[in-house]
Amino acid sequence: MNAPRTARERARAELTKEILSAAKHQLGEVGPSALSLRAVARELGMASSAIYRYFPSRDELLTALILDGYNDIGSAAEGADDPAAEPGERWLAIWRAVREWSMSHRYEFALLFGTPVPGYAAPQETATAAGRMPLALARVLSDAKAAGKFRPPPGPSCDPSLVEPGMLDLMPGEDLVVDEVARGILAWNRLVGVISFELHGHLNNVTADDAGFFEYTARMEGTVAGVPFGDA
Amino acid sequence: MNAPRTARERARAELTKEILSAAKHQLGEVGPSALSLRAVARELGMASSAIYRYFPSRDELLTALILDGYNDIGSAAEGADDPAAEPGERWLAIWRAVREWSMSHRYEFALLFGTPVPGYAAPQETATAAGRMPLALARVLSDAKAAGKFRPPPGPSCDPSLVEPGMLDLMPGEDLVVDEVARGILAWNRLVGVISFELHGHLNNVTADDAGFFEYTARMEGTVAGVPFGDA
DNA sequence: CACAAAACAGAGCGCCGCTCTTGCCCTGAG
DNA sequence: CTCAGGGCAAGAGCGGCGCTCTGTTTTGTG
Repeated sequence: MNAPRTARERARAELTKEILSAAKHQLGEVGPSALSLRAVARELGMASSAIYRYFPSRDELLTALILDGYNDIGSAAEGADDPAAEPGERWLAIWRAVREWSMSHRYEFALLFGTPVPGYAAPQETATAAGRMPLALARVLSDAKAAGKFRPPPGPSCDPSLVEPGMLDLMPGEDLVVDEVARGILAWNRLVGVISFELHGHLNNVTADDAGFFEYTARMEGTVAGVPFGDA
Repeated sequence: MNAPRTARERARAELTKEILSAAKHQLGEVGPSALSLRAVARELGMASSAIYRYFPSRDELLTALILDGYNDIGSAAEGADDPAAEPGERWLAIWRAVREWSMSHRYEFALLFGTPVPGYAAPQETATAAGRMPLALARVLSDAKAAGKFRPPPGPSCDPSLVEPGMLDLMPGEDLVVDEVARGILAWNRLVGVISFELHGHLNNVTADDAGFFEYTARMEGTVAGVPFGDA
């Protein structure tokens, strides 16, 4: 149904992909704010004005890249998750995969979680893609709960009015109560936050072993969220 | 000693301040990546080339703004801290003050903790300014420990090789051991991270009451760090 | 008062995002 | 097969950007 029917449409779809790929390649070197539409055009050997036949503005191109990035990092998280493994192992595997992706795609990570382009408002279509990575984390919590391997330590409780009601039943399996969802949100926030700190250099002269500290963070955050670790 | 001696130096120092102030004012509207040196010059009614007598490049201006921002947010944190109050109250007061500053200076916050300008490397001079805000948090922990009001819950331990040795004795009062320092680092990371999420819109359709969720986060993170709260 | 140094304005370079015009060529209807 | 219509690309151009270079004005001092 969405297969291109005419040769024109086929060529259009292909060139759109090529532009996105070139832009992605550019992102590997210069960072989102410096991503130049003209440079992308140069890389493809076309006039800069021709790009506008495919993306109405630079921001639209960035939005497409954001969508791509969310799906990439979501795939990395999902791909690292082995549902048959123990919750602690699953948790760590996802965290490591997300960090690894972020390290090797630092500018794409910046595009997703750094300063948004001024005036940019996340289109609703990106929401599902953006949710894939945190959902992978939530699945581990939900599965652990269903398997009776869920031990959230005591702590302040979260008033149900603080989180969106829809957040409570987006899991296909065992549902999480509001306190558990809140800690899941915090874990997602932590995963992004600690990688941001590392990438932005805020941990320079603070931590001595970034990978090791990340591992510690993953365990700590998992523990707070309720994931049991064998050695903890 | 650093008072300007000649009228010229006085004028130069004043104009430097004016440029910085105008740039700060610009930052209130457009965001770091869009901060235009020419616009700053226009606001001051001078030629854009004249700015270069005071700041050798746009990045140098941004660095000056970063230093200013770190001191601002550090002052906000320190100013909100009443050393005579209970640890829990101090903790919450600092968190609230930092959030409030960040909300009303969102672009300066982005400048400090968002995507760094490409190729920017934090000069060492900014380190002490950048440390003021987290140090305010650490002081609460240290004081609480000295007063016997320090109750860090169990959790994974942090290997001493993971944090910089200097981090262990930068407190004038009661020293913190590595596990406590590690949790302090995480609390600092959380404070920045949760504000980033809120400012960047990642909590849209996730939390329903951002201020309330922040309050919950502050309590949760304080609890993990070892701060006792009366009602928790 | 004369003079060197500091400050400044303006033009200009190459880059940017974006628009408009021009012409090509593929497509599908007559 | 012919031929108009439309998708398409290229180029010039607009205003703005960071930054530099060149003269001119201002300023403090011997």
